[in-house]
This record gives sequence, structure tokens and C-alpha cells, in this order.
Amino acid sequence: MKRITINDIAKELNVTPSTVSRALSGNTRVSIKTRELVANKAKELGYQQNVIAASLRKGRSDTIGMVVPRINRHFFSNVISGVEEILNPAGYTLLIVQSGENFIKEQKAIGMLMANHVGGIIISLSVQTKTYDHINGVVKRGIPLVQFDRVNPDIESSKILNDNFTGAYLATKHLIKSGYQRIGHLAGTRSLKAYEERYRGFVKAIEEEGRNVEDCLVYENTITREAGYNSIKKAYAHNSRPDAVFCAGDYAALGVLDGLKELGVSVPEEFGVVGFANEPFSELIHPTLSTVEQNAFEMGTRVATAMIKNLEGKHWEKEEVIPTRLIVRNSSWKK
Amino acid sequence: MKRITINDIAKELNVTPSTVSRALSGNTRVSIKTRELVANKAKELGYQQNVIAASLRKGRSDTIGMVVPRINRHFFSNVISGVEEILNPAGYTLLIVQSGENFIKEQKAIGMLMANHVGGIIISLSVQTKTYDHINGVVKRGIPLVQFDRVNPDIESSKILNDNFTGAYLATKHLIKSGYQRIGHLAGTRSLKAYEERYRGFVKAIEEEGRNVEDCLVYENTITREAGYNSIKKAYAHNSRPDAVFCAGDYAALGVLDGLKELGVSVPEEFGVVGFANEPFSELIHPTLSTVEQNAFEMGTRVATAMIKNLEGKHWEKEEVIPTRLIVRNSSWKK
DNA sequence: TTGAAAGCGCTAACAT
DNA sequence: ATGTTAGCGCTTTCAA
Repeated sequence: MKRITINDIAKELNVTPSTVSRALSGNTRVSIKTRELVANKAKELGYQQNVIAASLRKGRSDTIGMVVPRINRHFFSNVISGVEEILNPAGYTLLIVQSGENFIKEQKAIGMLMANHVGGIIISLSVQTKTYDHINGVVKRGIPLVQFDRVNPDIESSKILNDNFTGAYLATKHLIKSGYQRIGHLAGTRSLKAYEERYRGFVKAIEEEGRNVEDCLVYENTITREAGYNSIKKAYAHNSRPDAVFCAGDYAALGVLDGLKELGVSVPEEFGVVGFANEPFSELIHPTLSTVEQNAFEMGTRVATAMIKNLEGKHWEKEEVIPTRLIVRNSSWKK
Repeated sequence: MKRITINDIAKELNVTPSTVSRALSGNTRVSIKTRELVANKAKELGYQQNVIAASLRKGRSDTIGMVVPRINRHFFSNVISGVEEILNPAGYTLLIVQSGENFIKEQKAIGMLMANHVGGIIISLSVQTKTYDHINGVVKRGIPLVQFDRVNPDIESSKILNDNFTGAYLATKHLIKSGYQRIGHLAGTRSLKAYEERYRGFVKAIEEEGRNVEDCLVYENTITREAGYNSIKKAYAHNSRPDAVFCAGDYAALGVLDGLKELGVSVPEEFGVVGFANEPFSELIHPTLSTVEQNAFEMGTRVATAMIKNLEGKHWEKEEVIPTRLIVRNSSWKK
């Protein structure tokens, strides 16, 4: 079963391939009649454009590459959905690659996308990434770049970010207003701006109340369930134990709840917990977890919109910030 | 910044592009010395193959297309990871598209993949899909096809399946052995073979005990949390109410637990619940949910392996079944 | 062991 | 409004 090409259509209609090509792309310099003729014949023969040939000729393609750390994270898979929502109807195709939070794989992914001549690249950096030659290479080649969530601020590109600062600020403020006295923070790695911002939001809220951050228990690099569990156990051995924590991630918060249950501490009566990310499980556990919601889907649509702007030629380097929202559930007092 | 082509390398080395092409692909008909020379010059100039041009010329590409209902489902995103684990090291690139459980989008996705001249297609059908011309078109064009999980048995292709039957059988058997008397089943749509099999496994276990399926409460098309909730409420109004249910999905089981909590029925003392899929939340909720685990990652590696076999030319149509495993947690008695 | 030449299917500049 | 021509970068047959 041979594929139908524009030459086949041209022959059947006694016109040249150029005319068919123009007709198919809706060029107005082809008569309406011919355009209809071509369209009908194309449908009749079951013609399907060979986009490979087209992009070779045009020197660019309508495929957009996207590099994410992990596809099976709620946040990323929803950003992807948002991106597709915009990109597909606009005629673009998404090529998704996972870096697996691995620097080498991230480099390879970029190389693969370049070899495939993608029209643009969307990326959220791996935690391991500390050097940026591979990303700069993309920019140097003139390929439109959009960074999101885990971005490098020094690279020239559109950047779409979550409002981590405000989310963290509101979460901490909420714990304070709820009457908790000694509020701790389980932070992520400071080298990632997202976590750094959450830390800063926490600090702002604490200081605004005239309290002293030095008095707060802050654990760094504590984002897994296990780390959360261990840290609350350790905190309880501390002489100035906290009575609430704001966690930079829901998994850490989950670990904290595990530990508190084991210690026989009641939540939210004796201890308040707020997480970050609104993972699907956060409303399913007991008690349900107060958390900060990131609008992943909207982030995706904004990412895609920025990419299209870039593809349309305008040097679109705007930095956009997506608002976050505090969701109060049962792991903290409603106040 | 112009891209380096094999012509650039050829000119610098005073050989022809053909030689460079052969050298780069490791053809032994090129002298070792020339091959080294070419390799070094390629690295020096930063050459990167233009896979678009190569696949146009070769008439096939090393890109594999994959159509899944939704990327943000635990099961599918893990199958994808498994596929990538095998495909990427073998030099293939995965192009992922979501059908969003929508028939039209599924058709479009297939069309897009064909237009991109993918070397093969991997698919798990949408729930809506009832006609199969688009899939048959793939087979007719001679493009290797691998179906997984949600497959159409009549289409000639490799098929990788979960052992839904045994999983369901073991789950139901477990409820019986635990001493529950009247066991119900929340089923999925019967038009999907996976759900049909789960139903059959349930029936087999029931009948094997000399019980009568007609006595069991079976609700069809009940896989969401809400549907699970509603059905348990309805079941409790029933004159021969069940004291256990095997659910074809974890979300329905979650809804059942919601309903039971509201009804003041204690689990597992008065009522047993087993789900299916081992969704991440199933071990986080209270009580933790007994369920049937599907090995999504392994399914992915098997899918990819089957695809490679097909690409290597052998007509590889084997049907493979991945074992499932019962995980007993606190929503049913351990027996 | 290497070169010459053709062509994959399409688009676009330049005719007419 | 349509045709002519060239070529994107690569692979591959045929020839030397």
C-alpha cells in the first residue's frame, strides 16, 4: 500500500505538484476551483501530508519538544495536558521526554530534540542541573525556549513560574492566625528557586508578626515522606518543640502526620500541618491536608501560549507568575 | 549559527558526503582511518545528524508513536516510563499523544502519527472507541502495531495484557476466605475487555464456592468515586445487602469507603473492600485499601520489547499476559 | 575503499 | 493563476 503524494494528485488532475502544494495550504493565488478540485481528489485518494518532507524543506517543524523531570508526577502531567490543550489545536505536535531528574539524560534529551529539528523547546530543569551549556546551546541556535517552574533566571527565555512566595506566605500566616505558637518549616533544597521562594515566604510571614526566624525549627532538604517522618520525630526530642509546621511539599507533610499519629499528638488540636502542591492524596488522607494549590493546567496553557508567541517571531521573553491558592482542610484550624 | 551537515565535514576532509555518511554509520567498507578522521572532525565541528533528512530518505523513522487515554493516570504514566526505559537506549524516540478518552481525538492522534511517519505505533484504546478503521489503517500500511491493556482482540498485532482475570479471582477468593458472606461487585463497562475479565474472575471465584452469582449485587459501569459512593448507599437500602465488595477500580472502592464511613459501618470488621489498580492513594487512606497491583512499568518494558521485535521485521504477534498481585491491607481481614 | 548521481516529498523563488 | 526549477540533508545503488 503506497502512500499518496502530491505528485499523485497532480498527475490525476493534470496540474503540477506546486499547484497542489499551494492549493493544499490554502494559497489564494490558486483559483478557488482548483483548490476545491485538489481538496476533493486528496480526500478521494486518502492523501496525508508527509510532514517529514515538509519540515526538511522548510527548515523548521511544527513539533515542539518538552523536557520534564518525570511524567508520572501529578504536577508535570497536568502541565503537559495544559500545553497540549493549546498546542494541538494550533497545529503543533508535542514531543515529550523525561530527564528523570538526571543531568546526563537531560543533555541527551535536548540533543535528541535538536536532531529532530523541533521548532521550539519547553523545559523544567532537573534537580541535578547546575551547568547550562546545553540550554544555552538551544538559545544560540535561535530555537525558541520556554522555561517553567524549575527555571534558570539567567537564561534568556520566557519563564512561567508559580507564585511560591505568596503561597508559602499565606500558608504560614494561616498557621499563625490559627493560634499556633511555634511554627517550623520543612524546606526543600535551596538551590531550586521554587523552594527558596517558599522559604522566603515563610520567613516573611514569621517576621511580619514580630517573631524571630532563629527561634523556628527549619529543616532543609526535607521533601520526602520519610524525611518528614524523621524530622518530626527529631523535632519532638527538641527542647523547644514546634506546634505546627509548614512543609514545602505534601509528601513531607504526610510523613509528619505519620509521625504525629505515632506520637499520639492530635491534629489539628495540638499540632497544625500545611503542605504544598495539593497532591491528589491530600484530600483523601485522614485528617485531610491543608495545602497550597498550584494551577498546573493553567501553567501549561500559559507555557504553550508563550511558546506560540515566540514561534510567531516576536522575541517574547516575558516572565509570568501563576497565582497559588491556600486550601484549608482539617490538618489545621479553620480561622 | 548554521548547522553543520555531512557536506561540511566532507569538504574539510576532501572526501565525498557519501563517505562521511558511511563512516558515521560505522560501515566497514570505509577504512578505519577514514572513520576516525570523520568521527573526530564531526565532534570538532559539533555535527549533529539531521534525523528528519535521514528518515525522509530512508522512508522510515526511529520515532515510535504512542497513544494513551490520559497521561496523568498513574497506570499509563508508568507504562510510558517502562517503554522509554527500553526504547531510548535502543535509539528510538517516543512521541506521546493523549486521546483524552475521546474517539475523535484518538483518530486525529493516529493521523498525526502517520503524517509524522513514525516507525511504529503503540496504543491503549479510549473507552469511547467502538469502530476500528483508524487502527486497521495502521496495520494495512504495514506499520508495526502494539496494543496494550485496552486492546481490540480482532486486530492483528502484538497485545500486552494484564492478568485481570486472576487478579479479580484472587481478590474475590480472598474476601470469601476472610469470612464475608454476601459479596458484591462494582464493575466497569463490559465493552472493555479488562473490566469484562475482572467480572469473569469474580464470577469464577463465587461459583467455585458453590455460591450463586444471581444472589450477588453487581453494579455495572461503576468506576468513579462518586459512583462507588452512590452504589453502596443504594446497596444498603437493598433487602439482601452485601457485607463485602470487590471493586473493578480503586476510585470506586474509595467511594465505597466514604459511604460506609457515613453509614457508620466499620471496615474491615463489618464490611470488606478490595479495589483494583493499587493507585498511589490506596496505601495512604484510612483504612488502607486492599487492592490488586498491576505492574505498569513491566508492562511498558514488554510493550517496548514487542515493538522492537516487530521493527526488526519478524511478524511478532504474540499475546503476552503480565501477572497481577493481590495486596491485602486493612480494608479486608488478613486471612 | 571511495566517488558520482539520483531521489525521498515537499516548498518557494522565479518565471510566464 | 499556474508551471519550472532547484534544493533541504541524507542514504544508497552503481560504478570505478
